[in-house]
Amino acid sequence: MNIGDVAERSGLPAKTIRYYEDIGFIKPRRTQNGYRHFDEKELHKLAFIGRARSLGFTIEDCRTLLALYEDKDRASADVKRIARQNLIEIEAKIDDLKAMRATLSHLVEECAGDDRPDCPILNDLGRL
Amino acid sequence: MNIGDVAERSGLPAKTIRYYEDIGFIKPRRTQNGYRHFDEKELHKLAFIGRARSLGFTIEDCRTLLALYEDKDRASADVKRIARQNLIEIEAKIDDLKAMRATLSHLVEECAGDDRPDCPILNDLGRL
DNA sequence: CTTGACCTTCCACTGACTGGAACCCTTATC
DNA sequence: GATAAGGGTTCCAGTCAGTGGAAGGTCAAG
Repeated sequence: MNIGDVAERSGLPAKTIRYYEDIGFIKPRRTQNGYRHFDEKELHKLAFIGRARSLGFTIEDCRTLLALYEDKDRASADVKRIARQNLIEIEAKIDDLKAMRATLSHLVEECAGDDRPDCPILNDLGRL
Repeated sequence: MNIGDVAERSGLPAKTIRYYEDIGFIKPRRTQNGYRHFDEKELHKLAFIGRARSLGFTIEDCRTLLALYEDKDRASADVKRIARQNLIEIEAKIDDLKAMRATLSHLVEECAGDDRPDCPILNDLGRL
């Protein structure tokens, strides 16, 4: 497979795949013309990373997860710990966003939204 | 006020305040020794930006909001539009995070979390 | 033979700061 | 007057995870 096929099948942009090679996630062989050649294993690895990233794992998390993924003797406890930590961070982000939403939607409701200059949103933002 | 005082009163790090000067949000005068000198108005502007940023507005949003804030003839409709757009984005982020949370917590529950090598989290991540 | 779709590398840029080095100014203390 | 602590200043580089674009090589179809 060329990079375009892998991009399509993994859902990652080609640019990103090249970037993942740069940072050492994959090491595709090259054909005689210099094109990257991917096998199924690399496709799987890329899908793995893409999925982990979309679940909010950082690149560094992915590095650890990938090592565990490839290490047949890994303990699932390690994986669970990382996933749980990630879950905690996701919860915190949700809470933050909910607080933002509460404040903002309150302000939006208060605001007349017409062409008068008085605006509670700005008034509130300007509060020290 | 020197930058340290403003940092304390606005809650923004001094580094960030210098950065905000760089990108043109504020233009504090300088005293003879080269120190930035801030007045109350600038303090308010910084507090405004800090609060807007903490509500998830981007720097560019802040630029628009500040212009509206300083324009006495502004229409509150403009502000409301920006705030509402922001609200939509916040909602979307919350939904994304909730989906992530659902997937991850499902995986965490499935995972034995002991030292056996079988791990549903990794198995799932490797799915194409 | 040319066109267009691929592929390559490399460099620069993004957002919104943050860290650090090297240096200047002020105030207090010895 | 020397010195040390705790401000302040500039500028450069790095963060994270890519993304955009230029310049050029390769391949298959018409």
